[in-house]
Amino acid sequence: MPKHNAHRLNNGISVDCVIFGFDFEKLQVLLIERETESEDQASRYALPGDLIYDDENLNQAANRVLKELTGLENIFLEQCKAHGDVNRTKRKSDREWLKSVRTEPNSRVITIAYYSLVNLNAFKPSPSNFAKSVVWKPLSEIEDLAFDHFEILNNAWKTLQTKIKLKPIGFNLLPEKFTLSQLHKLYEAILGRELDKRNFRRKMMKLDIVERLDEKQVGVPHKPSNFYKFNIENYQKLIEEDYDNFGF
Amino acid sequence: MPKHNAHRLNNGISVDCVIFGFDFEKLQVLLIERETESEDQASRYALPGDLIYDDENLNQAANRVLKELTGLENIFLEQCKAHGDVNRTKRKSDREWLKSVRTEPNSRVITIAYYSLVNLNAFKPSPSNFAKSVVWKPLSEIEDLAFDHFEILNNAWKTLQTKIKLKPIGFNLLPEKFTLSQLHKLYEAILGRELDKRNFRRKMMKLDIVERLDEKQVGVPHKPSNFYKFNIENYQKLIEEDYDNFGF
DNA sequence: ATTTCTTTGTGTCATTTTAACACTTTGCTA
DNA sequence: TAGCAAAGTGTTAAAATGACACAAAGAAAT
Repeated sequence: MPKHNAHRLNNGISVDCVIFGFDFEKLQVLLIERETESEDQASRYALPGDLIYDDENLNQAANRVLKELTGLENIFLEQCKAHGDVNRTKRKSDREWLKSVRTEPNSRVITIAYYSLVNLNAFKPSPSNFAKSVVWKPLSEIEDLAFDHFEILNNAWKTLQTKIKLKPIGFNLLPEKFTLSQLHKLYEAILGRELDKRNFRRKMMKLDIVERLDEKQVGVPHKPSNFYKFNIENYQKLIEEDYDNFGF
Repeated sequence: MPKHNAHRLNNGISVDCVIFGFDFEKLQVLLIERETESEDQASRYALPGDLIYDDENLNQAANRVLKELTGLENIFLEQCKAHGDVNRTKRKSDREWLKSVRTEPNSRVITIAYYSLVNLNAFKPSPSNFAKSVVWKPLSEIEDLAFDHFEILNNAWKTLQTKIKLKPIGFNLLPEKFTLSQLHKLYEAILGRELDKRNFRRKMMKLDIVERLDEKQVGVPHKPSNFYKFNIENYQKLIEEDYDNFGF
């Protein structure tokens, strides 16, 4: 969508996106970064987000933010929660930030949080009109964020943890071809606890939503792992019979 | 809260509440009713809701709506989803309705949906400033509602179905004392399918979140059922160890 | 070429959980 | 006292889970 100014902003509603990525080791979150002398995360980093246009739906707004930032479309993106506390943008460092990006920095804004799962290696995030600088940060290293974004992030993570037990959405974080070890690590990263390797593999195989490819890792200094891909047809079949135990 | 006019309305954000009740037979939903010649549900019934005040949080607004309607406070009430489609209030019958209740009937409104679980016998719903007439309607008999409220309702129901498998929130729909048959029927009503009586009771007893009282039904023309109450301490213990398999 | 290193990949058993299924008991009513 | 209607109860087979250890593959180093 070209950035002509046919769209009128709605100054009371924004969307914020918690974009999760996975580097095969740990979960990462895509943040926008602001120039500031301050070292603390609350004044330096925020979730990507934007005011919605008055002629676009909430999902469209979230997809727009995601696309401007990542170039990606048709990506896993789900609403998690509306955050609307009266004082959610009232910290001093927040007010400064808002003055630099909003025409009405003092208006009350309710934000609709989304979370998205992306294959982190499939693109380079690019600056956009609401984000001069974009960075991946390990989830575990984030201790605070601007506004109420840290709360939003934690809520999104909890939502992800709950959801992955009901639907195998984690595949969205991986490339098309992946190894079972990568998938295993991913589940451990999301759930924040260790999972028995054999039990994990047994269940994945039994669910039959993962398909073995005729291809192995090359160049790794150890036994190469087989590649697999997600079997979406079998997954659909399970869903049709209301199966919802994808957890560990 | 007295209805002085210190509060300024935010004309872009509302909350709508899906208030579920249980009559020991089926799920009911509390709707507000409008005077109209039309027979169709879309022009007659809507979910209770209101614009938020500019100085109140989303949860406060939802609790306010709930309280004005039911007199109840400290009731189970959780956010389910924000609904913000551009055209969500654009049907002709909807426009008429809005003109009768809003000062700015044409402004775009995003609504934050909440769902609440109440003991339907514990109160008589009372009209309020946003609801001349209030009625309980069986969930199964609702085929449409004003605005996008039917979609909101169905989403809330699905949320309830998902949630009750993770947390035993259904107790909120029952009085303090209840029979296991009532609890059983409640789960069937929420999940929309039959559950084996013995398996249901076995699991409830094993979870140990239900406590047998020294009291039976009286005056029923059959074997009287024992009363039970929810054991919140044991429930907390389960939660602490991250137990989340309360489903059937 | 042999050894070493690192990660992959695999099976069993005991326990727990689930699903399917039918008859007796209780108290009221006729 | 016979009949009714819902409450309450147990077993068994199948499936799912959790705990646990060692051999195989390929690369790298010597």
